[in-house]
Amino acid sequence: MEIKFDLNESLFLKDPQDTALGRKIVENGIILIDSIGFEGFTFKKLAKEIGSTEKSIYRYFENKHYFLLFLTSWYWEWVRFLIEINIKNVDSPQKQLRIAIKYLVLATAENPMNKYINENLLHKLVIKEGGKAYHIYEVDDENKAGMFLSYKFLVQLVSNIINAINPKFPYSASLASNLFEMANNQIYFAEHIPKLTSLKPGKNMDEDLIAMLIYFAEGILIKKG
Amino acid sequence: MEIKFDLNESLFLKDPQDTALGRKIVENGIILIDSIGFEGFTFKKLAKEIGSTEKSIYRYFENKHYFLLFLTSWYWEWVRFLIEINIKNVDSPQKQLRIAIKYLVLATAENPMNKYINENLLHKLVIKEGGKAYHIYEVDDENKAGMFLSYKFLVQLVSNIINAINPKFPYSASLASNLFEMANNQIYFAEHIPKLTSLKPGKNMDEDLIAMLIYFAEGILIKKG
DNA sequence: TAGATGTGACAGTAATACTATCGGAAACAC
DNA sequence: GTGTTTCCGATAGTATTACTGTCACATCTA
Repeated sequence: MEIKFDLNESLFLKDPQDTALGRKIVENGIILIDSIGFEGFTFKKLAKEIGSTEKSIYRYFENKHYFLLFLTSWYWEWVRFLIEINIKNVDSPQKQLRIAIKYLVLATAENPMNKYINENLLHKLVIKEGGKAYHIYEVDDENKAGMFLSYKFLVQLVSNIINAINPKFPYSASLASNLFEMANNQIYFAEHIPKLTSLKPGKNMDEDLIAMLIYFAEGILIKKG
Repeated sequence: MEIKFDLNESLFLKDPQDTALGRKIVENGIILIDSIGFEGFTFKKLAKEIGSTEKSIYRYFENKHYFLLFLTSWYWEWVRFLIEINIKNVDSPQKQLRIAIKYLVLATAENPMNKYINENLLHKLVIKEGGKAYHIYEVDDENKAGMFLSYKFLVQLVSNIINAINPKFPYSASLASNLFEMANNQIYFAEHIPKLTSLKPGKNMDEDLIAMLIYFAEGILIKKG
């Protein structure tokens, strides 16, 4: 099974989801960035990996920054897809928020779909390198061109759930974006700079993180007493 | 007046705080990164700017990544310094946390100190580029070498205040690191991708952000009812 | 079957990210 | 006050990066 997302056309010169070579670039690009890091990653190395040429990859993406943006956008669309199908028949917005938090941490479907994109690896990649997609000099131009729409839609979705729980809460967008940023950050810290987090790497870390995010969100949103 | 911080020696080959050239590198490096972005920044361009040579800068820093690490570490030390002197004679940990939040957002002293480092510009730089200091392939080695100690100390300081407010709270380190990450992120979003935040750019944004962070932290820490 | 499109092969360029060597000035040692 | 480090600037050089351009061939499309 394959999923195709309609991503903003500014992200690519030619949609890699449409061709065999394009999918090969994406599939192996994720693997390569994961193994050598985004700074060390070049189109030349990726071309060698897939038995193609630098030039052929440049026909899909203007440069490696756009490639990263494509990958992160695909990822945000994927998380949004997971959340949307899983809250569909749930009425309580409080339950919806718990489901959203679960999927933004796990970013995986129960029945893993057999696609060219390895979502677990892509999640790892977004945790490590995702921030670089928008911490760039050209951020304002790229924002105008709609390059961050996938992230915005996702934040909007969670923001709406938050508003449904507590319509008077004045910081729904900030809480929503912070849940995503915090989830990825805390996982990164747990794995690399453990002094900066209360999480402990291990089997139950994902569950602990989900519990922590729910504790935070509900502590802020729901009045006790 | 000049402040010198004792930063981890792995951060530089020769402490730039000790020489006129070193201070010139730091002072103008901040200005140059702010104006062209970290990706576009090179030692060659900086050398031209200060009338020196590439090689002379390489005598202080192994590469531009270490230079960024030095700047962010200096910044974290500076914020810690501000928080420490301002909570000194405050007994209530709840008031201490409010003061800490204030200074991590403003990152400035009432009487600006006349130094070669422009703290406001440095703060802008950390908001934009700070994450790149530790989102790197070599993060584990650098963590072992103590390159992130300044950030850890700062998180520890705030984490201790949180523990004093609510000793049973199980996520003090995560809340502390999230306050820093969230503060910088929300400012960045407000300025560049406003759909991702509830803040509105303008005169009162800093005050609004301080209010929001206090709302979040106290909502989580302090039981109502 | 003619034409458009996609890919690989190859060449080439400016900039980047360094490393090496040398010589002069200043600071410091005795 | 002479010798010796230390520091800095000047110049040169290299491998890699981040592209751009051209051409030939295969394939798919009308």
